Amino acid sequence: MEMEKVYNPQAIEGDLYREWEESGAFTAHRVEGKKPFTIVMPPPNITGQLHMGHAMDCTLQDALIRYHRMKGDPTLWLPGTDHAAIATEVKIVEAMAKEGLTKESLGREKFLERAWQWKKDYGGRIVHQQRRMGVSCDWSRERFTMDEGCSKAVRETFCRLYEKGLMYRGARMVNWCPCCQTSISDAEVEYKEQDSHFWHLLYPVKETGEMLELATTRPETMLGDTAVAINAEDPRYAHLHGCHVLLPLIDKEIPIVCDEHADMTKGTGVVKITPAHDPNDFEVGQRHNLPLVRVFTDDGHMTGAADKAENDELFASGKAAVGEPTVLDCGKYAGMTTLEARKAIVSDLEALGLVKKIEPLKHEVGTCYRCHTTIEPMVSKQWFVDMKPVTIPAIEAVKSGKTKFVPERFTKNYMNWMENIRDWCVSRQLWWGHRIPVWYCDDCGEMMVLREDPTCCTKCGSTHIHQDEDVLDTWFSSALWPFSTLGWPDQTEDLKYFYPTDVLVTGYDIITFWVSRMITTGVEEMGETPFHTVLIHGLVRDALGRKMSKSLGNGVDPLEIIDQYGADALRTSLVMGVSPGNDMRFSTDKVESARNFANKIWNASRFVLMNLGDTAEPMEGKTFSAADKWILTRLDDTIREVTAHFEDYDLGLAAQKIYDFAWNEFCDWYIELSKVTMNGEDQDARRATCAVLRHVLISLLKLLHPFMPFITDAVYRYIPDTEGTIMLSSWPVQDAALVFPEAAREMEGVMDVIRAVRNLRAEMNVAVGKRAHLMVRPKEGWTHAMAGAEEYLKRMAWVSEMKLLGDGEAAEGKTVSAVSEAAELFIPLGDLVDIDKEIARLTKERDSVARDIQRAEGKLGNQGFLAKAPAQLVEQEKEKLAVNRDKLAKLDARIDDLKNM
RNA sequence: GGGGUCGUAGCUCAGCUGGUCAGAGCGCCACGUUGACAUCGUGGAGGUCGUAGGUUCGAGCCCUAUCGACCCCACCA
Repeated sequence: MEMEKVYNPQAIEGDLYREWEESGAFTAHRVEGKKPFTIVMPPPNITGQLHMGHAMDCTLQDALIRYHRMKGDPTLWLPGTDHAAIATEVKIVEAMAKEGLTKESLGREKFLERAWQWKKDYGGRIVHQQRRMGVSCDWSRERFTMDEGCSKAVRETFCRLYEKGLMYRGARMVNWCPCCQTSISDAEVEYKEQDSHFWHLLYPVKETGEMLELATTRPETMLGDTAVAINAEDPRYAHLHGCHVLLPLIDKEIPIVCDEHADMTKGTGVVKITPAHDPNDFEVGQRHNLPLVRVFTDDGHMTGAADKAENDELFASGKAAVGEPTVLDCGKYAGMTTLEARKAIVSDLEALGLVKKIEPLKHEVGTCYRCHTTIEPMVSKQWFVDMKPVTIPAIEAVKSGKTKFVPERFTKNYMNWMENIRDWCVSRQLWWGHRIPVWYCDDCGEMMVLREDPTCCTKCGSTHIHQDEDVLDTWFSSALWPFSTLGWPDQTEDLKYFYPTDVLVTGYDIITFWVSRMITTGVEEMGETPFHTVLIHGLVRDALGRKMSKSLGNGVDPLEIIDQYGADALRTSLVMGVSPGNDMRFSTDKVESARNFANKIWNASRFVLMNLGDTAEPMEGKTFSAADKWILTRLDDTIREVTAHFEDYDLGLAAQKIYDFAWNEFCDWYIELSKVTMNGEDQDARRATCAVLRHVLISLLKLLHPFMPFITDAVYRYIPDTEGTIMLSSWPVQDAALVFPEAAREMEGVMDVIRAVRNLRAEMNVAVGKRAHLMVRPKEGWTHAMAGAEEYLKRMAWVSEMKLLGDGEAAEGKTVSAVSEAAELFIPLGDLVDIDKEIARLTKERDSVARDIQRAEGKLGNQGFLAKAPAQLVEQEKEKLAVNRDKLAKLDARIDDLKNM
């Protein structure tokens, strides 16, 4: 089959991927006695579609996976998707709203049916998109965080934590989203600066009648105040210890308490305490045994009589325990939103003259990371994980180096989070997620935490039982991902063989959410950290450096890019030259240049294949040309460098090296040089070069395959005597028999001469097509190399005829000249040469060489340098000096000659 | 308040444990239809590596300070 002149990715990608997948090439196999290489894919949310972040994420993973597969490791890349509890539920509710439906109107069961349908639709879509990227993961092992196995793992973990006393239920302060109507974890709160005010309020002291001034940013919470705090050391208020204030508007008597939370240096030193609606106040409340009074409903309105009645009933029935908040009937404010209540309360207080002043203030307000609604801190009954005990071994795992972050600096992020860990609120008031495996007996009040669904109360046998309404935080199941996906809690063969996995690839933005929790649960449940390396990458930003987001509308759809430029080009543009952990800007310019690179590879391959015909010339028994030896040596260097970069996870540099080798050395130099032999008469030499062209091309394609899987495999199949797919071929290794340092050095010298001639011609404005005579006077030791360079010079530097001059032999006629490392060059240009101009040009070069000499002499004249610098470096410097001195002498002589003409 | 990142050619960025590191891509200028490739080739211009000190024989690369852009965590009655 003939190769097209221009590489067309659309023509091959789809078929190639299908073939890979159907052939089972992605499937992992356990090979006893061989150490596997395993990556568990961070599961994308089923909410949306693939974005550039995913594209980068899976490109990095796929590159690592393909590299290891070619190295011969039993390789597993396990894919999957995440149910993304709150994110998905929000989407589904939005979609339902368009049909005029609500969760409540639908009911839990019907809602979940919809959710599963959603999963089917969108989960499938994202997986299709990943395939377009060329990911070589083992689809036969694909998992979902809510599939049977993962759910079992979740339940097991919950029960174990409970049994160890690390999972508890308690009334605690949570971040409440009135819009999503659920609690969210601290990590899910986004702080945003907002314009607001400081309201300075006056509370009358009952005993003394004086007015206590205090400031608040949330006056609407005042009805829930159950104390006012002052600092015990504060002399201003020493006389108020043990006194009370009358809470304005409702004339409720509340105590003045002394607490360290009241900071004498801030404001008036007086703080109102609303234990039910502020985290700090909650703490104060605990210390002073203050009642908790709720004034907000779950959906962000002021509580009223009905709410109070409902709450009272709970207490009466004994279902609400001591320590839970009571509810206030806010009277005229009942039913208002918190913002409406703020206005109303402030204006009523103003009417009473109880607002001393209002000052403007910018402050950070917590918002929900999903819907961006302002978070209301609220006391509510939730399930928490006691994190401190499980965190200690997880910190140790990183400290001891069992898990390393790449780049290392992200270790600090991890440590900072872990060392200041707080209890993790894991219950969510949602329907989509893993239901909390806890049942309550309606008759005896027994609480049951169970691995299997019960039919009756385990204590009293009553069948009047109900399950906890809440589900678990989505990160709870994510935390188990590295082993739940391998079959845990069952001791499966996969689990035994592939756990612990090797590398986790993810963005720095979820180190706290996810990475820390995987390490924690991995160490806790499996006794072993889930991966030895965490490879952190940055965010993909838009061309202007902004985060890609829906609201900005600056997101780029990876699929559109693939349609236009091909998956290989997209992948390459996302990794090449990108340094680990740093954000990158995405631009179509980059994709375009990657696309051009693909085309370059395609055409270089075409050239090779046109010359090979149908024969696969072997490397054995050949006599290689100087150029052959040079490219083989350079290939060896490149294999070493690229492999080293893969081992260091520095994929950006690995890709860059391959690019440079392919384009600058293989295409620009070797292919051009090879034309000399390919068009020559010497059949042996021709066969040798054919062998080298084929060998280097194959090696290059292999090195490139992890980044550009499609084009490399497509081309590989055209090459005579290759079998199967390149993805299952072997990674190139260095071969001492194919390294020729001396020959390579000579070739570099010749290349330098070629550059010098091109340079001369360009400066003299000699048209490329116009051939020129060349006289070459080799320097000492270069005669042999230069004598063999004639054909190269003819082809590469448009020389018509080359004449070798002996040592000291003068060039005839008017010439322009140059001095390179290997030789002096003269090109006769007849009367075209302006002698003064030529002198000026040479003088400029001479001065530059003189500067180099000066620098080298300075260095070598420095005792410190001679004494402390490595000997090799000193030697190198001396050589360089000698070469330059020679060059300077030649230039001076030449300038003299010209002046005498 | 604690921690971190970035500031290198017009633009986007690479530069490994300090010693050919002053680089690449894009852009720009000049020339070019040499049968792999114009998604190309050849040549060229452009930077005292934010600023000021310091360590060192030697510093984009280490230290200190400073300016500028940004991120994370904690907190702000």
